Amino acid sequence: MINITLPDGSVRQYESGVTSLDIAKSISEGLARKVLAASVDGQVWDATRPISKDASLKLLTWTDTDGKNTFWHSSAHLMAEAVESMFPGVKFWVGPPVENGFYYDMDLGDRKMSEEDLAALEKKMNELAKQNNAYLRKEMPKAEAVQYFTDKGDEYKLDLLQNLNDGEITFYTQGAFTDLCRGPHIPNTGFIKAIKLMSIAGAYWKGDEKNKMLTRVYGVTFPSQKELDEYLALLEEAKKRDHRKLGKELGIYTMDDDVGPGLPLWLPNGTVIIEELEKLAKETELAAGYKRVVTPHIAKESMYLTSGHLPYYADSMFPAMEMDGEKYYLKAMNCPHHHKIFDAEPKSYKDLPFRLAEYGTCYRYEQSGELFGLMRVRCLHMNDAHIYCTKEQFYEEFRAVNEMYLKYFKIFGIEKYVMRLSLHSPDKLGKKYVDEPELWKETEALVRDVLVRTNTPFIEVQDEAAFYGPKIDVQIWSIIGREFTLATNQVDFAQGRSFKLHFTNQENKPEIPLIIHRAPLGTHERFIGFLLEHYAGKFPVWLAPVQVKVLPISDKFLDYAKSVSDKLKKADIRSEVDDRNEKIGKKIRDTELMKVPYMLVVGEKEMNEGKVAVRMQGKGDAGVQVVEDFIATISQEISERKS
RNA sequence: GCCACUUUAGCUCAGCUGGUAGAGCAACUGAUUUGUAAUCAGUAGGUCGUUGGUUCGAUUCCGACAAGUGGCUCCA
Repeated sequence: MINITLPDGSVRQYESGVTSLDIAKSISEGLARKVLAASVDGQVWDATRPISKDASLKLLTWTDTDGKNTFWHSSAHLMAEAVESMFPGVKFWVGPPVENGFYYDMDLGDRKMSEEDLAALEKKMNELAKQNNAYLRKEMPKAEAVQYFTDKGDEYKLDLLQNLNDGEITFYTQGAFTDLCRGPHIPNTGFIKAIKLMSIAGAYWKGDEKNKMLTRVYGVTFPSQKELDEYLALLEEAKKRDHRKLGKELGIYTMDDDVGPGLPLWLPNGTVIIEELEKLAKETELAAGYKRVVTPHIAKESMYLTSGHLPYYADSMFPAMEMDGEKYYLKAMNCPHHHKIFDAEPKSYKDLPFRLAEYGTCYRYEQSGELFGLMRVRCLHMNDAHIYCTKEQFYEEFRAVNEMYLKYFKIFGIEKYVMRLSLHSPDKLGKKYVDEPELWKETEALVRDVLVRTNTPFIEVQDEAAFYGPKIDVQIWSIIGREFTLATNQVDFAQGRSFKLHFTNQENKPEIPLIIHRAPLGTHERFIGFLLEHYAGKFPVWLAPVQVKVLPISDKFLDYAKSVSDKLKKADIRSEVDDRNEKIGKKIRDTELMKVPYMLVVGEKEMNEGKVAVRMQGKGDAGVQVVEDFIATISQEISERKS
């Protein structure tokens, strides 16, 4: 007999060789029907795998992440079985679970899979699932496994085997499909009740663009049709919040083929938001001791050779244009220009920290396949600044920048974010990174120190630093789950030297300043794209392109409506009158759809009493108010930047 | 840049197997003067992304290019 400890601490005795599924059955049949896998002494196992010694056990179901991942992993195998039946001879690479479902990478040889095939594959998968085929585990010695795949001519699985040793090689078979796989798997295919194959994509083998491109099929499965339907409905909802859709509907920005890919045109409504953000940034930066500057959009080749941009990042810059025998480049970053401003006049330690801020326009030649709405563009407006400071001042300056992030996050109600300490990769020194191993170590320690001392939670990621130094990237998620880097706070030990920047220290000696590059609000493009999704287009009043729409009941009250609107405008409130010859219901509907935060309905009563009937977007009628009172309330809301 | 798919009126989308296109909304005109999410009627609007080819004939079939979408790679 062996002792099995359950999560509640209770211990039960079973015969050695008992499976998790048996144990589940001994607890309740209902539970047994839901068990997908089990955590045995912390390791995820097949529910059907015999347990032969004392162990702690947690039964995993759909509601456990590991249970769900097992379910999707098994679904990937089911899909592979269907693919193999339709594309005999197909070779598989790996098929893991992902955040919302699973994929499998495969080499179809000369054949191509089209989206029409997906429907047929789904049908086949449903048939196979109904066969309730068990996922059977089999251990195999390495030599035998190598022989098996050599005979099959499967170079992909042979590649996987290279990193495996005897004792860790297992195969799983369900129905007609056998795969090298460490498992675990759900008990049988019958658990998979609802199947949707989402898309076909290309994916480089091992994620390396020099390798062959495999075919990747993404899918998602559920234990019931209802859950699949809910998931698909959720995706539909998410589409409505897509910044590209909202950006068009709300008149925020547009793209035009003649202007070029990745070059957004900001429409009047979007420009209002830009100006409000810049106002916020200017206020914040002024209070934090920054000085504002303005610099040209281009510079000569020589500056980018100095800065290191050309050797390290030429691929991301637009090609040079020639003028008067000189090469000029569009700037991809503002830093070199700022360095020149630092250098324009001699600096002493008394001038430091020296902080230069600019909402700089940059141009980056992003790969065509990378462009994505406002999130990845070729012309961007960066909330940029550079802080030149001494090593002694570094901690305080870097800390203050991080604090500024948090202040902004509060204003915008950004609660979910991760600070990523992005480090260099030593084997790429001189290629991707400036070749100064000691300085890398030193500055990475400086940045880590700030995070540790300020108790800021962070994760460390290798090989994501800037070419000139380590950085902290702030990863955020829009409400629809899209993840990206918003803010960045970087140390730069390299450009100070390459630009021969210096200040005179207290000993009257020249010293090279450390440089902090920071962009808490990222770029207008990415940030407004994020805000559109974050707020679902319902901007807080201070950011709303139109803050108040005055809606006269009929033409008779148009003059009064205009007088109300004029009063609002005098109080710096963005107000418009709906002067169309439409019924009030129509005016309200259209204004609601444009997500204008306040509507003021005015008719006979309001006109006679000098009042307005307030209606709040999404909330409906909010009662009648004297115009001046309304102005006072909304002005307060705007000045506080309430969200 | 790579793989797959998409591109029809300002917007959202129909258009079966080739015979030069249609709806709703928006726009314009008129009627209506309206009380909290769509008043009615009429008018106008498209070389069917661009460009080659096949064909008596191409929005429809094939190719190239461009832009977009989903991924991969990349992302200072």
